[in-house]
Amino acid sequence: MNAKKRATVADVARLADVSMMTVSRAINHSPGVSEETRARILKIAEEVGYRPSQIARGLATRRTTTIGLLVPDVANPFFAQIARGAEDAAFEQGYSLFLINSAEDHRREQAALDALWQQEIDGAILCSARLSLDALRTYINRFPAVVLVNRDLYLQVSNTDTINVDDRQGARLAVEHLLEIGKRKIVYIAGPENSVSSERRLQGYRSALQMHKILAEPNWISHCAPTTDGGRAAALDLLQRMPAIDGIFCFNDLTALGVLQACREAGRSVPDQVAVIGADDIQMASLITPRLTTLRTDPHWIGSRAISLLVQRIHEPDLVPQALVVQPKLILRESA
Amino acid sequence: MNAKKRATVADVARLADVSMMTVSRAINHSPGVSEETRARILKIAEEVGYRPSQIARGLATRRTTTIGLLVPDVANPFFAQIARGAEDAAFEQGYSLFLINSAEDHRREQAALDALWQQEIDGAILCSARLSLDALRTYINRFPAVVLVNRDLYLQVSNTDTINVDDRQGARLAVEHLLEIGKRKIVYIAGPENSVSSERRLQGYRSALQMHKILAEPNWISHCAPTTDGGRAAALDLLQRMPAIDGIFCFNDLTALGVLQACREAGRSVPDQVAVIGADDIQMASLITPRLTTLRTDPHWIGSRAISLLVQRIHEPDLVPQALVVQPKLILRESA
DNA sequence: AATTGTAAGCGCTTACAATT
DNA sequence: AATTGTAAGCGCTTACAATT
Repeated sequence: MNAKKRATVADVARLADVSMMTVSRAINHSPGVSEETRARILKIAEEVGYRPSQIARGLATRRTTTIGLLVPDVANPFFAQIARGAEDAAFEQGYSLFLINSAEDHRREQAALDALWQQEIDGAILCSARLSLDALRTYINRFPAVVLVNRDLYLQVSNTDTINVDDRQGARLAVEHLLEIGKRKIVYIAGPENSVSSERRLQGYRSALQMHKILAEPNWISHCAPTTDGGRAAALDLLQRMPAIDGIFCFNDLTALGVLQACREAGRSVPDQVAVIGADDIQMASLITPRLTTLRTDPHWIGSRAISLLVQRIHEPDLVPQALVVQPKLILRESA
Repeated sequence: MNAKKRATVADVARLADVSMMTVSRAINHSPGVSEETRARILKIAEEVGYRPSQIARGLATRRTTTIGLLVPDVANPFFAQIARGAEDAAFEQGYSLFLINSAEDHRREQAALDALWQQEIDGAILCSARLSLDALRTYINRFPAVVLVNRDLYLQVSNTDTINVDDRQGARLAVEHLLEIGKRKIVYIAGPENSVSSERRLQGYRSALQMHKILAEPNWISHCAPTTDGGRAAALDLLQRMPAIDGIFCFNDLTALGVLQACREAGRSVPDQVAVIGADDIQMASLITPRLTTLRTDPHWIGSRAISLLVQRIHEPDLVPQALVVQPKLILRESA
């Protein structure tokens, strides 16, 4: 059959003719064992292939060395990079990572967080959480430590650090660039309704237009799924309803790719007739024709930094909460 | 402070004035409790926000409801889709997923599998594992159940199902198409040296050429990192060393995108001078110019099927091992 | 037979005690 | 003071016993 029984501290203790505590101290490199005893125990542990059970250890210590990572969708390259950065850093620090896709769905997000809670994770990284502020606060209180990515709590919570992209400023940069190259009828394809980043970009979009005395009419803003198909459908619709559109600022690069497709299908040249700007600078952005002008942030860095903030807080819960703000950079390419 | 103490079975038992076992039976929907008692207990459990600790449950039952997923790199869209499919299915079945990137690195792969073992996962999905056959067998024996994706064991192991893409046949389809459109000097940009899929595609590549009495010379095969940059560098080198190349079959779409870039830089028209075929059909493949001809498999399906095989085997370890083979489909677009 | 409870244990560690 | 050990417990469940 499979799965021969694994060795336990008791087994090692018996073989080494010491108590379980001495084995425990030896394998944890705790003080209080003589060097000879420790060496002898480690040798025996090695021989029988002993590995401590994290689950038993977790029950005894109330620490599981696991971290939960919530993202809307790992198949979105932006979050895939965050996940990679987080896992790289977690692995280095000896933590295992639970991955969860919220699938842009409140109920699933909540159910998944419940599951993480039951797994008794040491901390959670929540990316673009769509939960209501109240629900979010409840969950945050359940976890020993939390890092929020692209979400704010408005008031500091003692166990929570945040990493936010300055979406307002990013949107301002993008829209100002569109204005500079002479565009005036600039619409915003805004992604999901309940996205915090989307809302913040909307503010930047509005403020840039206002500076130029342009009022963004309500029908200049169109929500859609944060995917290529979502962007394509939204753009097709807008271009038909308002043929005079000359600039499109997009929720992310995925939607921007859909927008480029729509422009091709609708026979609009990019950037001459319609200039397009995305956000995230995923790899595809520089490979597509026309190459996509976009806002760059470094998601791998965000993922890895989120882990280091979280691990710090797990070990020192009383550190003062940090709120990191990351400035996006406008990368000028061909589409605008 | 944070983290108010969570309620335990003991708390609920005290409040309901029953024994812990009765609470356990009630919350697990086991038989042996009267309906009234169960209802009363569930109500109290709800009120105090009781959630069973998976870690305590895991220690008692030797089941953790966790699954490990190993991929070379989640940031690779192909594996990101597998991860998404796997997490979707795992969530539905009540399992939590540990994500691990091997980063194409033996030692990290091994260390990560050790970590999973210590977490006492109920099963593992190993994608494109790079471990030696011996090491792989050792790890497989440690886990209660395993699904291997894109890797073979050559002899059946009782706790292991496999899902393999028919890479040989895929490569044959691709190379035959290149031959049909008149290409003769067809090179293979083969990805990582230690990749099993790469080796299998090599066989298909050779056999298709042999059918046409063409001998692939050793320098027609070039290994590289499975990334856009890897593909670009390899293609640049090959095109310079052998200007007569008229067809390139690529390890995956990421490398194919790099190859397209290289062709542009080297001033070769695609597909007229050089035809290019990739593998995976990632989203980018249909968005790039020229649109990429490639081999399609459905990674989301693979991920989700891997979970269902695994969960089945966790519950019925004696099922006869399955070896699923997935046929890739050649998607003709512009690049070949 | 249906319902409920008791005792022990899963594999570790914390807190304290005992020995040299 | 340095080294080692004992007892109890983390929060559940399995196996069995007791009650109606």
